[in-house]
Amino acid sequence: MKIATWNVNSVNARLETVLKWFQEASPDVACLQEIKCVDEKFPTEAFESLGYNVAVHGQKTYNGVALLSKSPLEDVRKGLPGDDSDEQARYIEAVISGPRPVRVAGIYLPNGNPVGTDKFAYKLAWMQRLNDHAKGLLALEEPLVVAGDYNVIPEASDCENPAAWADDALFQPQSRAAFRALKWLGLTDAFLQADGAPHSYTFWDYQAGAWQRNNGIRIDHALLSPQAADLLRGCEIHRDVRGWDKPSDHVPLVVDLDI
DNA sequence: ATGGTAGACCTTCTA
Repeated sequence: MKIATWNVNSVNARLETVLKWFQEASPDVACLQEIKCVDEKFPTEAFESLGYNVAVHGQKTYNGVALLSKSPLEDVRKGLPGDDSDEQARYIEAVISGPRPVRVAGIYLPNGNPVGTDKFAYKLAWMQRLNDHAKGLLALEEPLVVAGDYNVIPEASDCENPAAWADDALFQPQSRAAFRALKWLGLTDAFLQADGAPHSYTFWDYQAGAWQRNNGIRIDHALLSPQAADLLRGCEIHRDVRGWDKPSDHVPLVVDLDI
């Protein structure tokens, strides 16, 4: 079973590119982030015609996440628990039905820039809420995949020029510590476990020729419960997609589970 | 060198 995550940077502005990739890669499940539209504007029919069931947690202009699956989606949850006043659409979760059900959570973790503002505080608070929620999910002792745009560069080897990121929210010690705390709950980084090649990136900025210079960062991750990690066959970054016409600044990450 | 680009949307915010 192939489970993908991809920050598409507006699903409607990118629809042609996104559908092309879906036809080529044909993931069984996909988590999309930054769809940048409300539920009614999501191109549901286009994905249904490719054979997907669709769940959307949209928002006007910013954020927005979606979950697509060839198998039916059950037990859908929209929004990260822990703060009823949080109106940002950054979390969607469902159980992928089948002989071996898998729970998949799609996340769009807050960027948090600039450091020292309420945005950075929101990022850290959101990560604590994710940690609390993940604890509960891990207690179910099921195959679980928490995949998405984490907006965290875990290690210096996950970027090209660490000094350039020193003051960025994505590389702050607190952000990295919160990411480690998630892993310490018992979650496995699928890419490191399956491949682990340093300087493998999932994002290249649109600015300053970042793609041409390979000035990238690895910020899209898939964390696996022990029961999912036992099933891990592989994990690939679809790097070439960044070179397509009208690309997102992120590329898809695909986890393959033996299901 | 404090730039550069992209998307949503209405003047600037977010990334």
